Amino acid sequence: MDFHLLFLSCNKSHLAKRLHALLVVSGNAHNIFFSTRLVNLYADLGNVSFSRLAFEQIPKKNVFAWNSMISGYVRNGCFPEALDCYYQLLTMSRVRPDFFTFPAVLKACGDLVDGKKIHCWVFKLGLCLDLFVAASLIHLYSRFGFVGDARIVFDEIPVRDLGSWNAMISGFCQNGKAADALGVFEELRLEGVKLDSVTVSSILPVCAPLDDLVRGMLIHVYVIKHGLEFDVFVSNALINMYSKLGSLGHAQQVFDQMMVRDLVSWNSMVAAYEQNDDPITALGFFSKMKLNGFQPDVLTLVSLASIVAQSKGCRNGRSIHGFIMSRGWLMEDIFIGNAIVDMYAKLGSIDSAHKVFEGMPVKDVISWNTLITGYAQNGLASEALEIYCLMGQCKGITPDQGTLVSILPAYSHVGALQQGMKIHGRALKTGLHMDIFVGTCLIDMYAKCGRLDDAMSLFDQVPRQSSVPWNAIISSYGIHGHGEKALKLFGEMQDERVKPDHVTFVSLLSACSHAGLIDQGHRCFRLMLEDYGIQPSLKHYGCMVDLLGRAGHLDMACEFINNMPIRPDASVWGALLGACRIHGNVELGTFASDRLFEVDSQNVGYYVLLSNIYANVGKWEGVDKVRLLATDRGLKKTPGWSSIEVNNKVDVFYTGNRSHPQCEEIYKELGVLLAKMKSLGYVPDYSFVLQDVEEDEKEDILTSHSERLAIAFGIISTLPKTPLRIFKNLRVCGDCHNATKFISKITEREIVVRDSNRFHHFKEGICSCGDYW
DNA sequence: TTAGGGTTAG
Repeated sequence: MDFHLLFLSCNKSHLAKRLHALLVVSGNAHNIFFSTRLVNLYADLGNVSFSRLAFEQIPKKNVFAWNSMISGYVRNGCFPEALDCYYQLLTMSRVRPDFFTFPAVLKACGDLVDGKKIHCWVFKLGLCLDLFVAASLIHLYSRFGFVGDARIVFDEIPVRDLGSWNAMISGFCQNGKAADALGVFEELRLEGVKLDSVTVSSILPVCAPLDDLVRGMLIHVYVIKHGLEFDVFVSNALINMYSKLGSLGHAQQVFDQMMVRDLVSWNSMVAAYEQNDDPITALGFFSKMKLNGFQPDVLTLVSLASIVAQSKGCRNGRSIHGFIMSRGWLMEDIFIGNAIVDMYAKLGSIDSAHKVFEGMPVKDVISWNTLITGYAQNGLASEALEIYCLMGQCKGITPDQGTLVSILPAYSHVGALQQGMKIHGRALKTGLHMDIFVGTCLIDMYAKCGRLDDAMSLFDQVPRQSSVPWNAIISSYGIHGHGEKALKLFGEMQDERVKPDHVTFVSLLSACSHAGLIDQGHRCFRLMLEDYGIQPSLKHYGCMVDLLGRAGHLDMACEFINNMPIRPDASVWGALLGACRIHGNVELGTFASDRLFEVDSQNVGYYVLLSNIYANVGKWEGVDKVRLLATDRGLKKTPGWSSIEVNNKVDVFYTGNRSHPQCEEIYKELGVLLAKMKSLGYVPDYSFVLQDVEEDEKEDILTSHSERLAIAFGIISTLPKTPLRIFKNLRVCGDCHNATKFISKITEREIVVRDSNRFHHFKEGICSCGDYW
């Protein structure tokens, strides 16, 4: 009987069992050659327990048998069993492991302790120079992040084969060391060795982090020339390279030309469109993937969660969460948990995000960063700060670049300069201050906390080849009202050949708008389209309407809206409404608010704005009507609050609030100030009192506005002439603006008030933005 | 009869 042929034809577990029986019946069961083949056969068919049974039945196990059993476990992902088997080999048999044993055993190592122990054995047996063992050792050290040790093993190999080169390249690559990976790749090329599909699929992932599309394309040419494009790993790596570098067309082309596609190919296409902001096409690929018989895995779901977050589909979010729960993935995969936290946060359901976070069995630094960013981006800065504190108490979690990037905007938001500076100190200690994203957040933080000079000197230190820090510094000058300087910086950016993006133009247009630079704003808008081919988004249109409207060109603003090629959203109508408030145009304001409420009826700020317009001209029926409308829709006015940081502590004041421990002193100070202000010619402007009340009551209302409480608190809590920095969550009212001018003169203090819109610098009775607020 | 090195995510 030809057992050799029978072995070859067994492709199902039940056939293997029949063959097993046949071997027993024919008296060949104890033949070590056949029984070892049986061990391998069962393992290949995924039947580990029968593989073990066949192994146990071998009376005198030789090294072939042990190796087959160990590698059988490894091929089936049973790593602890493989290691056990290896230790049994060492302790219970007289067989010595050989260079066939170690590649499998090294793969089975669960941690570096196991790995080092086994490396010692390899060394004792003199097997370090075996190329297969060496490649496995390089892989092992890289897997646990010890790529330096991997390099030592690599350097000790006298004559390397392609396998060891490939192991080293992918080792660097998987540890985020793209440049080192490329260095090894270049050495390999110098040797003139022909690359194989493994080399190519290992090196392709470095192109994206190095932003090197040309290299990626050259490798693609090599692939075609050497017929490597039929390897599914190579094609998948090409798809990912192109997609990450923004060349979706090329990615699509590679996918279309593939003869055989696997789950990775489909996942890569879904992710490609999702990451290039085309959630609809991404979803299309997801459907086609299912039609082609592929079941989604964890990675598919990560992309789906991002798609849902992008397209704001709350209900889909719940069903994705449910699907993941039903598979139990949330319990075993930290990545998917983080993705769901991120998804809920982006959908604005921060409570659901927090709940998922709480339920995660293991949290890593990214889980914490995601939650902090979620709170910060939902406007809940103090909650974000609380989470950051909790994170600090959590053992084993060290804040990283992502943490600083998530926490700094929260400090900027509440104007906590001193605490933000602490983060700056931490960044300096860890060297993260030169990181482009941390550097940019620091620029933004200093600018938003009123330290424009510090922001500028930081800008001078960070790398500035990308648009990111430029956008931050241009926006900083913009919110401080220095439109000309913002434009000058934009000029420098062009001189340094840094390509502006859509964010640059939002910053520029809003800088022009705050400074009343109409012509320059128009010029920027044209430049964006004509020279840089950037299609204006709703944000750009909103800025233009703001620019025209703020300067009093209400007709031009309306005409601009009428000529828009896309449907105006709330930000565009909101800009027009804001302009109507400044220029007291009730009729157009009513029209703008009607359009506005059609597209967004839930933003309470717009109701307040409209109510202000009516109150300003004493149309109290209008005020009542708006109030009723807002109440009917279940909206409540956002309470106005101001904060000030004194001695490392942020104090928050609500309008009319009398619960502060130093409340009496504060109101006393305000009374003294009011008298002095009046003697200098201050006349309260009651048009900013939105309630229909008696005159004397109106004065009290103005005096207890939150920004004045914060200013008075600052005056009594700091040494004379100390500058005061106030943050207000809403817009500063016109009367407070005027009053602050007087206060800056009387107290000889510099007072900086940042409101939800811009900065106001008061010094010696003058505001840098004049009366134009 | 037994062995290494590869592609996707928050």
